Amino acid sequence: MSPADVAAEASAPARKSVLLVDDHALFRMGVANIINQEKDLQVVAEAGDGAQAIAAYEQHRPDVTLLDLRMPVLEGVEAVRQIREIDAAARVIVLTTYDTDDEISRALKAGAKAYVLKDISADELVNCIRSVLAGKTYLAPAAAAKLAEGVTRVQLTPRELSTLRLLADGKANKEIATALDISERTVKTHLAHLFEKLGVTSRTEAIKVATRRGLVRLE
Amino acid sequence: MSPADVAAEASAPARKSVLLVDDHALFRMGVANIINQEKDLQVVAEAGDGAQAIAAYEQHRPDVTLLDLRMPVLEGVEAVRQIREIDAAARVIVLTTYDTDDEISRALKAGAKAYVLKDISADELVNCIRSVLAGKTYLAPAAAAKLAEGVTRVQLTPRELSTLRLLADGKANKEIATALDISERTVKTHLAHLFEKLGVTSRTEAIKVATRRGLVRLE
DNA sequence: CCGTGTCTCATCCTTTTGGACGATGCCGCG
DNA sequence: CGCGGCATCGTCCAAAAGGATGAGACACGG
Repeated sequence: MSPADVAAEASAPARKSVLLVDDHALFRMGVANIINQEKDLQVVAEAGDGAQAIAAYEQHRPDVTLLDLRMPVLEGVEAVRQIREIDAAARVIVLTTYDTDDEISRALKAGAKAYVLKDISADELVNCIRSVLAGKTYLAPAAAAKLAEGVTRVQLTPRELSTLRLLADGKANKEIATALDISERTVKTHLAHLFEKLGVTSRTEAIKVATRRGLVRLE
Repeated sequence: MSPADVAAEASAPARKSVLLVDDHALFRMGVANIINQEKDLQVVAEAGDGAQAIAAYEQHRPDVTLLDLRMPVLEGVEAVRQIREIDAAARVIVLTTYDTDDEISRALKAGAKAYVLKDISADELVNCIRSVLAGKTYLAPAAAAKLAEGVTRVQLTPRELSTLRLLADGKANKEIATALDISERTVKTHLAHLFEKLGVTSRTEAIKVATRRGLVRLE
């Protein structure tokens, strides 16, 4: 081994590669900057949506992937799932603004190793990345709390969820019935179960609770 | 004037000062980085909420202020208002994620000179800053469109807005009546006017439209 | 001082919603 | 094969919501 090689080895040990996925270029720059300041980390690729993320993952096989949920083209949770399909050992950190328990649990179920919020400090983010690289998981305190409270939460059936979505879209029972091609009576049944599970007694309340839990997304 | 002064003058002309306000430290870093790369711009202070923004503005009197709406402690539109109270010539750029027409028009009415979304590119952001420094205004295309379509939109009265908020919180007419200390009949009147103005026929639809317009905020 | 807008309340009536019973068929799992 | 969960549909009924129409009080600006 030549002295030059030794020097290179000493001054630039293999950096862990990072893939950065977020639809806001400004935000990516900030995070990339923070990460690249660390001697042992380096951003090797960026992506602006889920589809790009998959492509970038296949090409670069990064040691760790940071990604936002709520992206155009291909949503975050699905992106996590597909990345883990490509590489079951993939380490994905979800870095997002929101912390509805539904999103948290779906992301973790899809195989994310960590869930942190964007209001995290730079130091904490780096800590989180190192933890995940070390094979650990990392949950933002707020996320952990949301998850804990929701452990016992009931699951909605597919039909109930469809009904809920249409409800939140402002549809009347009759319209929901038409949309799902079932009788208005059945819509009422789904709604009754829905109300029961959400712990509410009216549709407006249902919208509120469902939104809070991340089951539906308005706007 | 000494040669050193001349050199200083030549190599470092007065940079325009920028105040950066956003509750996400990671995001601030990204934007600060971009701005500081420009020879004629420099971030002189940062703030993580509206109250800090006011304090920082008073202390530094920046040439331009970039701020997010939706911040803890003191909300963005109100921060803009207070900054313009301190200094009627203040140039404030709203840099945010959302573009409901309500937020846009309120921000501009409060005195913001520009409204841009966070998915803007670094180049465009710098362009925007320079435009505002040159005394122009700058509207994101999406924002301009939203604003245009809303020009003719009707205003809600204070009572109607209160009713709407309670409605979106899942309250029944009777509960709204109690909360506002009026008869249920009057609630219905407010609702009827509300529906008329929003162009809807049911409370769930009203929630949807109002959310889209930024009149209420769920979650 | 008169109109305009806002807030308030009323009655009458129809439609929608939500609750309380019940019931059938299907499918997967132990 | 039986049992539980899911989806489907029924009737009956009470409460809530929404539409039509009208009207009094009050404030504010032209």
